Amino acid sequence: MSGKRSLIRSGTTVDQMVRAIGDRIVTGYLRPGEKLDETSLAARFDVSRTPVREALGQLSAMGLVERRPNRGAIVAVVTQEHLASMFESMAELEAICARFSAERMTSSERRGLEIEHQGSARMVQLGAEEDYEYFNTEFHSRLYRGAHNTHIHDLTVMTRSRLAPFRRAQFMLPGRLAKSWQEHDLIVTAILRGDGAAAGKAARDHVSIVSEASAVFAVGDQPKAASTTPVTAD
Amino acid sequence: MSGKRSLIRSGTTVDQMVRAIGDRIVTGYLRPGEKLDETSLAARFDVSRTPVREALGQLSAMGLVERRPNRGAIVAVVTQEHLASMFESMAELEAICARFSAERMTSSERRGLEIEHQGSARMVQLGAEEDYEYFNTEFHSRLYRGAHNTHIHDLTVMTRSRLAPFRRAQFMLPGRLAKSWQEHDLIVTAILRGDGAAAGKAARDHVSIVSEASAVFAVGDQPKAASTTPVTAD
DNA sequence: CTTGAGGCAATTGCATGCACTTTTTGCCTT
DNA sequence: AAGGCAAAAAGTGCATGCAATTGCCTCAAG
Repeated sequence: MSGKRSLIRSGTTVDQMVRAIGDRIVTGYLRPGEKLDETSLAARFDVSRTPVREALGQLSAMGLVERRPNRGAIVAVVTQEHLASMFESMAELEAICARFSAERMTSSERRGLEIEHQGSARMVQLGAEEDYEYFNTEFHSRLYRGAHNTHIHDLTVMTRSRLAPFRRAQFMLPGRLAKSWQEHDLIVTAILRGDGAAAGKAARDHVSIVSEASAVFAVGDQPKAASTTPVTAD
Repeated sequence: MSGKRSLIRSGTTVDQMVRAIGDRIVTGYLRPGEKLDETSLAARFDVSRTPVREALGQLSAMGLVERRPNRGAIVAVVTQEHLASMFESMAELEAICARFSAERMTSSERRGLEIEHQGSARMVQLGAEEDYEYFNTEFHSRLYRGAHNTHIHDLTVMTRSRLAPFRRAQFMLPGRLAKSWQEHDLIVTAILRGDGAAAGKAARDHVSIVSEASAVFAVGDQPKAASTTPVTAD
């Protein structure tokens, strides 16, 4: 452990801890059920236990960690049932965003969406999963913003974060990339012609398919203990 | 410490603080923009600053309070725009719950919903706002639970909490009670016949109307400074 | 009278310490 | 040998203390 905390960005120490720990959960570096020891985390990030505690509290409020009184915190473990409910919610939230986007996006937003979407076609041809993932994220973010409703935006982003650990490997399924793009295309087309209902349906279907694709991995992922280090240590 | 903190219930001190402060915000006892001084709050509840700080952090993560680094915390102040976005989200969330309820409620849930709904008719006749409010809350909770989706349930309850301060006075509008019941009736009828689309639409319309009714008060409420009287009609 | 710099009081942010709860370990009993 | 109990170890929960930042007030200069 190095002495400085320059690894993490700006803000108060608590915010840094929230981001640091939250990121590790969202990226799957910390696995569901894994114990989050205050002392170890404090030592790991070279801060005292206080900001770590506060961070765990906030992450708990966000649903990313689970806190048992006097018994420590663990990375939130989601049951199959709860996972399904989150995916279903995600589908509905995306449907709302797509519907609103179809009705409300400015013409420059529409243009941006289409350009980026067309740009991502290239990644599909090249089979560049990593790059496509970037476009994919951006695509969905555009939908959330395009809804012009900050609260829906927040709810959606939040839900998406919590699902992130389970969506990780979806694009590794053969042919998933191209299918994803086609699904996006349906959404874009509907939005561009202002058809809210169709956009909503297309978005809902899209997420539902992702859900099924991810569930495969989620099941196999769940009971597995932490083995090798997926992401390199910092 | 002068031993008694019996005003508040069980759980850890932090949880008590979260509930205590959160309640005061949700019930409108603490007004948007009001300063939340750690020391005062700690003294007020006879605890140290630490649990108060943690509570403020969690409430901040929930969106109920706003935290400026090194500049203290205030009760989250919602702009008209954000308020509108929350009401709109609420309408969509309730629509989802109603739709799912229509499709998924067990027969005993359906029976319970109808019985309680019919029971509330009495409150309308008597013009008992307070009592009706209880039935109203219970009615909506049944919808949220009936959706059989814990995540949607959580999102909806959360959004509802954040809107609570602004819904407070809605039933004081003349005739609102009877109209509310009729709107509920539309929802119940649709659910009982399993018509998800109709239930969703009815629920969305219901919230939209509440939104408009509440907006009246919200506008007048917003710029007003904190005074001793919680809800005064001007 | 306005404006700006400097210092002071108040408040936040974090570290540390202590008490209490849970968990583990080792010994004793059956 | 297995089960249970007790004491110790570990870890959480809260309080307090101190450094750092902010905002305010004063006072002087223009």
